[in-house]
Amino acid sequence: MDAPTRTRARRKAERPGEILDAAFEEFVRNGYAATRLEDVAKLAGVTKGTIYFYFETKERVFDEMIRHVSRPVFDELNSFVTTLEGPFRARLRALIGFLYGRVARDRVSRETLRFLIAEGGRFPDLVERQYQEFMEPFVERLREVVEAGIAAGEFRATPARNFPEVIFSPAILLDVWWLLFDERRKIDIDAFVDAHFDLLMNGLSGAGTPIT
Amino acid sequence: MDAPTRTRARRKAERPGEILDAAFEEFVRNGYAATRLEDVAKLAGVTKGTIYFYFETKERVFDEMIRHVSRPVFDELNSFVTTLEGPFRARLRALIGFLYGRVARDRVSRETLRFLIAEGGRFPDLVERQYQEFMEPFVERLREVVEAGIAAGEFRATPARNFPEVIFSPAILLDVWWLLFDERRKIDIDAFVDAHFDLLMNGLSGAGTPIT
Amino acid sequence: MDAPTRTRARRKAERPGEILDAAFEEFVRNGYAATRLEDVAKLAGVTKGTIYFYFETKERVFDEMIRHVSRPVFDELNSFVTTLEGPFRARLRALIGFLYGRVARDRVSRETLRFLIAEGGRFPDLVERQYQEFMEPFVERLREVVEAGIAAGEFRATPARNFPEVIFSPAILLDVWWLLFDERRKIDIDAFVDAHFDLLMNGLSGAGTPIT
Amino acid sequence: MDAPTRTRARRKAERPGEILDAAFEEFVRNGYAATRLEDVAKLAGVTKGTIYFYFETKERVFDEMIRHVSRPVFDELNSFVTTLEGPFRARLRALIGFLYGRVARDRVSRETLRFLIAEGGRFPDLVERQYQEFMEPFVERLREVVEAGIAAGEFRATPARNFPEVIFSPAILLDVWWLLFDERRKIDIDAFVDAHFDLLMNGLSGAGTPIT
DNA sequence: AATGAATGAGGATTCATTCAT
DNA sequence: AATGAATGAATCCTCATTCAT
Repeated sequence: MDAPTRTRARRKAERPGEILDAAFEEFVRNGYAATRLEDVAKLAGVTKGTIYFYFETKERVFDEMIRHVSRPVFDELNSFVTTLEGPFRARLRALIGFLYGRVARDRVSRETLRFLIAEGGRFPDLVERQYQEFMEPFVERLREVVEAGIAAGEFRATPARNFPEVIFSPAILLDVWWLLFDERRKIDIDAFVDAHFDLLMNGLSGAGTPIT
Repeated sequence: MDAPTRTRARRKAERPGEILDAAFEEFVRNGYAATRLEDVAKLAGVTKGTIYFYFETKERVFDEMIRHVSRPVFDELNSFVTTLEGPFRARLRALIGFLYGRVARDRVSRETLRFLIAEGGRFPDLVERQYQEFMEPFVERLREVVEAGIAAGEFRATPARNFPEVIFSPAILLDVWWLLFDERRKIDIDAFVDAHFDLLMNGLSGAGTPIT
Repeated sequence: MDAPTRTRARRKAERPGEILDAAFEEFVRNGYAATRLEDVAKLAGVTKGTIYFYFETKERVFDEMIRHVSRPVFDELNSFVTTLEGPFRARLRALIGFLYGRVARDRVSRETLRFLIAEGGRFPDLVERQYQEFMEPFVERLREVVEAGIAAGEFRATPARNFPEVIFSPAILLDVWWLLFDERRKIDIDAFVDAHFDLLMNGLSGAGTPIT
Repeated sequence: MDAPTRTRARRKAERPGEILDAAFEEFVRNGYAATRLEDVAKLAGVTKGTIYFYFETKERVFDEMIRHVSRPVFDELNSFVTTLEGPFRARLRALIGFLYGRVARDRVSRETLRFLIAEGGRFPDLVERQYQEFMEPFVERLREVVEAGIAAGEFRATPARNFPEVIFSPAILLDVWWLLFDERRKIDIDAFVDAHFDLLMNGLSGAGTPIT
């Protein structure tokens, strides 16, 4: 497992990934424009030339880095979705809980959102790709659960059925807070999540006359 | 009113503001690092040197630009807050409506959020300042309305009273969506807002037993 | 004598001198190229524009500054020379003592030498002028005293009569040391001067057979 | 031996030295502040970027340039010192003759002194280093010879034994003259040196009553 | 006389990219 | 595959100089 025991061939096969991992760290630290490929190389334990052997330009490094670090997230989402079962409110809770899991504990997911917001203008295709591969499936699963819950009489026929984003938005807010304040403004995440669910489940339940 | 008729003194008084307005546009277009002060100068109709006559460094231009474009928002929030009246649900709606107004229609507010997320690491003081001057007062007003509403029996004693952010989070999500997709994924804002309020008001009302 | 009592006219008459005094300080601190006229202005209590009212260019400021601060030195030398009297060795001692007085105690003379060495390439005329107005008269007086001393039998017919510089060179070395080490390598000046005179007077006196 | 036949590695090993040689020429011509690294690069046959590949800043280029051009002088002094022999007056003459050799014929030594005088304020460490590596050893050797000569009865017990600088100061003056007047005021160096030695040897010899 | 806003050429420094080895 | 020397365009910032007031 340590360097010496690795065959040269294995090392080679891992190079691109190591470079992209290093790139993630540097891009997180400085942002796209202020990151120097030389620093990425140093962190990856290679030289600048090696990066250019594997990637055409800095833009490509960034683009592939996002792809690289997002892959586990995709996989996790996909395998998670198949586990949904039980009452719809439980499924809803599980789905949103999954999102909090990413948001609250996964640095990669958080920083990816920052990248998309910060550099989206320069990489519109990347934003589109991320949306289609991650957010859209998630939103669709959520929509299905809500619709099924309404059909089953568990949920009210709320207009939020057309905007599932409304349902999980507190998790996104928590993410944004994190991106803004880092460690500086701590939030009690568990209590926050509880408050979210309390409000949500009450909002979705009951005869709830639409109130204006 | 055109350049030649303006006195030198009048022009001088306006220069910094003109430069900061131009800076806003260029920083929006390219981000902090990729913006060239020379382009800012060109857009402002002055030369590089003039910018450095008024501002010490590029960082200062950025910092003061944020201050400059945020001032109207501060003022608007302050004067808006004094107009709150009526039933608490109406006040709540007005408060959140104000936020949607910024988010949905005000490019400056949106892009300021992008700046804070993208460059917050480089300008932590700026993030802190923006929070204290804009978000914190807003959150406090919201908290007051919720508490008063609960005291008056209009709202449930929801745990969300401790996390007013949960209450307005859909507006932030809408903002993030905008930052990510710009014009590419249109959302029917009015319907979105209605969905938000429907869910919220139902969540806050009724005897609503906390449901897990 | 203090500012308020000065008439405006008097103040005006003194402006150029005040500017040149300030210029001396700044040029001493930073050297010619690294000195900013703006700092000179600030130190003189005027604005950049005022400097350009009195002087055409930065080069002229420098040139006139040297002239300005050297004037008292010229005057002193001229009036000093008329006081020479007594035995020739006393006159010689007085002349060289005068030089030590400048070198050891007069910051202006020291720094002027630095300017001439450092910027002589850019201001050859200035070097020439300083030589002709200060060093040449001094050397000539020295030569006269030596020649008269030889004629009177007080001194040997040393070949140094043709190179009076040899005679006072320790004073120049002291100056150079000062320019190099400032306060960092203190020399006991009085003892140094005594050593100089001891060696010099012995070298000039006696039947002293030229020894190789 | 010409560029094309040199291997890349060989060229690389020589690059820093070539750059520093070019830097010497440009710094001599313009002084520190007025020298553009781009001109240094051009003279060295490389581009700006190459200089920054080898040296961090302009200051470092200057500092290392001084080190670089001084090395041969150090070496020469060191090997020269070991050759001293014969009567002490001969040794003294040889030592001072060595100094004249540098001063009168070696442009590098002359211009280094100019650099130290002109830029010493900006590079105090450099002045200190040069003093310790070159002037101090020289002065020490001189002091030893003088003391030994006094002990042997060859020299008078002159107070100049405590200030060896007095003994070689005419060489420094010659150097300063050169820095000031370049080719414009020729001095017959051989005659100057003879005058120096005549005065010096007479000053050191004989029963020489201290004369005031 | 004096101000100080404005200019713009100039120079230090950075860094993505190339390519000979 | 990998290196790292070399390039040069790009950009921040400075400051002598000008000139309207």
